[in-house]
Formats: sequence, structure tokens, C-alpha cells
Amino acid sequence: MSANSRLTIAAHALTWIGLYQRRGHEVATSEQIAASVNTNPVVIRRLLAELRKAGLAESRRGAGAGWMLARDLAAITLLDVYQAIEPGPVFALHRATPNPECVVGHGIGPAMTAVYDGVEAALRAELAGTTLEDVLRDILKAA
Amino acid sequence: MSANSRLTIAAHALTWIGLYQRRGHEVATSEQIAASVNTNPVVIRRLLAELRKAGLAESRRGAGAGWMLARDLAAITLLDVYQAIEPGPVFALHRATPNPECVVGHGIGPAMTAVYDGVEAALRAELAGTTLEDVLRDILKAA
DNA sequence: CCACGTCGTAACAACTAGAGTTACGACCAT
DNA sequence: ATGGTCGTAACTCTAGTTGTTACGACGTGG
Repeated sequence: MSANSRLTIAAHALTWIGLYQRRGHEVATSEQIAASVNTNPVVIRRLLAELRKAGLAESRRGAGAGWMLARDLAAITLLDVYQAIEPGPVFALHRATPNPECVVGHGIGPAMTAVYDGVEAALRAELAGTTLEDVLRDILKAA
Repeated sequence: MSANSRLTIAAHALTWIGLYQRRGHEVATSEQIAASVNTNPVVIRRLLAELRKAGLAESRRGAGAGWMLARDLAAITLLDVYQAIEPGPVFALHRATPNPECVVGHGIGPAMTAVYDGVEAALRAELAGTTLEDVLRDILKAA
């Protein structure tokens, strides 16, 4: 399916900011976050920019700049994060429209769309059941 | 997520074969299927080869060759098809291993894996609830 | 009011996967 | 033997993800 790591990285970044703030710091820099994720700071800034658009994160510029959570970890579900960074569906229909003169070619689109809608709903329900607070609790429990 | 159309095409092909056989034909050629899907026959042969490996389809070679279902449409769920063609997970973890000296970097992997396992289970359960017979019924009902 | 640290973002390269296409050998009923 | 079809390799094209460099914009602290 060519799965990507965007949800993982986004959850990592937000959780890291949350823990960092909980330890008394105001803002976290993309460089600090990137050091934990083990990637380039620009990758973090790009992802956090999308999360900011979705109202999950905030940023400050200038000296002493950095990133903050817009809401508490407990108020952010993985579904919120997912929706902020993954606009498209999990399954795609045909790239080229199938033969409309064929019964199957004509009806397969709507039929599969109905199934895919159900799948997306199940996926979202599952993601909605976990908050970043849950993720952090898991992390600290295992440490 | 860069979703692909493999599940859609695979379901289309199998359903087409099923309907074609139900109308009295022995085998369906990749060219006929490709004409309904509106793609290249090789694309169909490649996909059906994977479905054959999973025991969902069979093929004959030589003259009068072509494809058949290995099981009835009612005995093939979309989960069967999905598993035959999509080996990987929907969500990936970090590409590079995160910083193990950071609490979050160390614990985020297992934490997200637990969530992703739940998501995959929900997705599979949803796909398991629909057979190709259901898909064909939808198609014929809408026609 | 300037300097420094950080964000914001464009631009590019590397890599991967999906999809389409061509080509050709293998196979087998007729 | 012939012709139709599968089996599969090889190639191209496209798009998305990730990493990287670069540089302007910004604003706080000195």
C-alpha cells in the first residue's frame, strides 16, 4: 500500500512537545523534536505546520521561538492527528473509469465505495479511541 | 497516503469472472477482463497471479485458456482479496529508528504499534463482512 | 536598533510504489 | 503445426514520501 510514517511522526512530535511542556518548558524547537524523532528539522516543521492548520499546535517566531500544543494531550485523539495530515482515502477506485457498458464496470464503483466508506468509518472510530495522553501513558508505563 | 486501486481492480476482476461463469462460460481471458476494467491485460494477469497464489483464482494455459474462480463468489470475502494483494500494513513506523535515549523516542514505537494493530484488526473485520457475492448483488441491484 | 536564533517555505534530489506498455517464450487444444 | 492465451521480464511514466540545503521573515534580548 506504500504506507507512510506521517501519523507516527506527527504523534511523536506532539507527544514530545506535551511531555516537554509538562516538564516546565514553554516551547519546543523543531530541532529538539527532530533529535528525538531522528530526522531533519524541516520534516518536523512541515508536519507541525499542517497540525497548526488543524488547530492542534501553535508556533512562535523570533528569538525564543518554537512550538506549543494548542490543546492538552488528553484533548487530542489520533483521529484528530490523522485527519490533519491525511486528506485522502485509504483505498482508491479505478484510475481510469471502467467500461460503463459492462454491468460490472458500471456498478462496481458505487458498490466498492459503500464498502470503503464502512472501512474508513471503522478506521476512524479506532483512531478516535486513543488520545495522545493515552499514548504518553503507554510510553511512560513501559519506561 | 498514496492509496492504490489494487483491491478495487482485484474485486472487479473476480466479480467479472464470477458473473461470466454464471452465464455459462468456462473461462474468462485477461483481455476480456481488462476491457471491463479499462486497463492493460498484463495488469490483470499480474493481479490474478497473486490471487491464484492465495487460492482464490485458477488459470489454464494453451488454447482456450483463461481464468476461473477457485471458489464461489459467496466464499470469497474482500478480506481474502485484501490479504492476497496487500502484504504490508496501512501505517508505517519511523523510517529511521528514533532516539532510544529519549523516553518518547524509546517508547513511541511499541505504543503506536498497539494502536495500529487495533486499526488493522478493525479494517480486516470490516472487509471480512462483505463477500464478492454481496458486491455482485449490489451491482445487479443498481443496474 | 541590531544580532541571533528560530520559524516558514521554496527548491531540489533520492527513493519507492503503482500503473501502463511492449515483448517474447511457454503452453496446449484443435 | 498453428494460433490463442498465459507467464513474466523489462522498461517508462507518474506521484508521493523523505531528506536536505538555502534563505528570507520575524521578534526577543541585549
